[in-house]
Amino acid sequence: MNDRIGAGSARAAGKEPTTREALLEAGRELFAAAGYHATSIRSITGSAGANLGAVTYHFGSKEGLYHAVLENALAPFRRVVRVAAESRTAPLEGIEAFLRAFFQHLLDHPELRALMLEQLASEGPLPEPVKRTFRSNFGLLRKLIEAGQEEGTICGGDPRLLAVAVAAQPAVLNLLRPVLEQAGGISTASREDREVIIENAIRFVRAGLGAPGPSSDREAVR
Amino acid sequence: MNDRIGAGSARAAGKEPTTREALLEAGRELFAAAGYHATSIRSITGSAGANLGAVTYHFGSKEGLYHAVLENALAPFRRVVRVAAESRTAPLEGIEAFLRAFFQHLLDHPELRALMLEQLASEGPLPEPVKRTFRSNFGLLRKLIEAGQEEGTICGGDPRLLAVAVAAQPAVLNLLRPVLEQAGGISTASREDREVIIENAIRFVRAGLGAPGPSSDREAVR
DNA sequence: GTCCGTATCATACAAACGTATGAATGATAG
DNA sequence: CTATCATTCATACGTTTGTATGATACGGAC
Repeated sequence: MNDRIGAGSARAAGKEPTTREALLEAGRELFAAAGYHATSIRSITGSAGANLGAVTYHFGSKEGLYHAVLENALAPFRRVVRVAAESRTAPLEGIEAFLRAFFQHLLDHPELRALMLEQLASEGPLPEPVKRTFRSNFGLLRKLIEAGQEEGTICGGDPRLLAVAVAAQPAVLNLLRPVLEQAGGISTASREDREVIIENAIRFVRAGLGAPGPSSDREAVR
Repeated sequence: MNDRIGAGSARAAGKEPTTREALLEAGRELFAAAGYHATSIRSITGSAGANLGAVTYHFGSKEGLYHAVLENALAPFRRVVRVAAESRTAPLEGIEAFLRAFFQHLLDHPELRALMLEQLASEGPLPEPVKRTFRSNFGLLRKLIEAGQEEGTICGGDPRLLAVAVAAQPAVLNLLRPVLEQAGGISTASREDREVIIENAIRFVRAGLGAPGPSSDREAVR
């Protein structure tokens, strides 16, 4: 059996995707749209233009495909956020870059939202790719905060809890986006909308970290 | 067909629950544990000690039971948060009470986490009870923030976005609790743990709102 | 040419699903 | 008592599910 996990993007290279790649793509979209249990192998193979047996052949089982989809979708997310967080030397700048990359990547890949949320909703232990992703992003943030605390530019307190408080901003803005739109009257449709939102989140975080940074303007009170 | 929606708690009154109530309770637990599609009517009626046909009889269909479960679980949540938010006159005190009630209620009713997350993960429109709950909680927070802005105790900015930033704290602390434990090393097991967490969130929010309130101590820098 | 491993295909199968049906049961009213 | 009603029950039906099976097609090695 062929067990390569990074199938690469044959489509971007102009070549037509292999059956394996088509299954990964169809699986990502359909799992995200309807959830694992509500998505049938038949709908996936149908959408991918593959035979019913293709999932079993290439991934062993429906669950095998699902895990491959998760890994394929989350690995780039980890990479993008890591690169951003490590692109600056000043901790607060790193945190800001982290927030922007986190926010932007989930915006560019809307399927990630449902894919991750479904896992968070289940009771059991998290799948390895999901756990790795959270661990990675969370660790980056914690280190940045600890560095800022040593430097004196970030207020005291448990760095893990501060990391949660910071990551909460892009997390809810993206993971709960449908709620914000349907029940909060907050649209993320236009680029201006999104810029206002991310700038607000960054300002809130800088203030919350006790760090009135350069891009923070909180003279406030209308 | 009997279509009462608030079945009340016969158990608390000492009487043994009716079939209808037993179905609601079993449905709440099982839907939360495994999700809607992965929970069968047979497992629900089995767990409730009822006949296979009981769900169809009392709720019309599996989906009917599901909606009744959602409404039954979310109505008290709305009520508790509303009472807390309106219990104080000072906006910042109201926000603090909101945060504590929000956090505490989700802690007391752990099934709500999975129940809500599954809905947030789906693509389609939110069920009415879920939408109502978010709208209610979100609206309370926005009004408190607007009042604080008029008063001059809360910094400027779009009150809706500030409300999201504030609500993000109890939301991730509870909705993403398994992640925080499994991938963030943050435990909410003991009462001390939880107190440190909620106090940290409140401090972060007060600072983020540009409002160094009475219970905020941000001289900072270790 | 033959051989062989990989991949695709149509089809079959048992299990589980949500729901429908009609008979039994039990309490209440006349 | 009988009649009535809501409820419970066992069972059956038609789908859909994930997976297994065995045949077929293709492509390079020799």
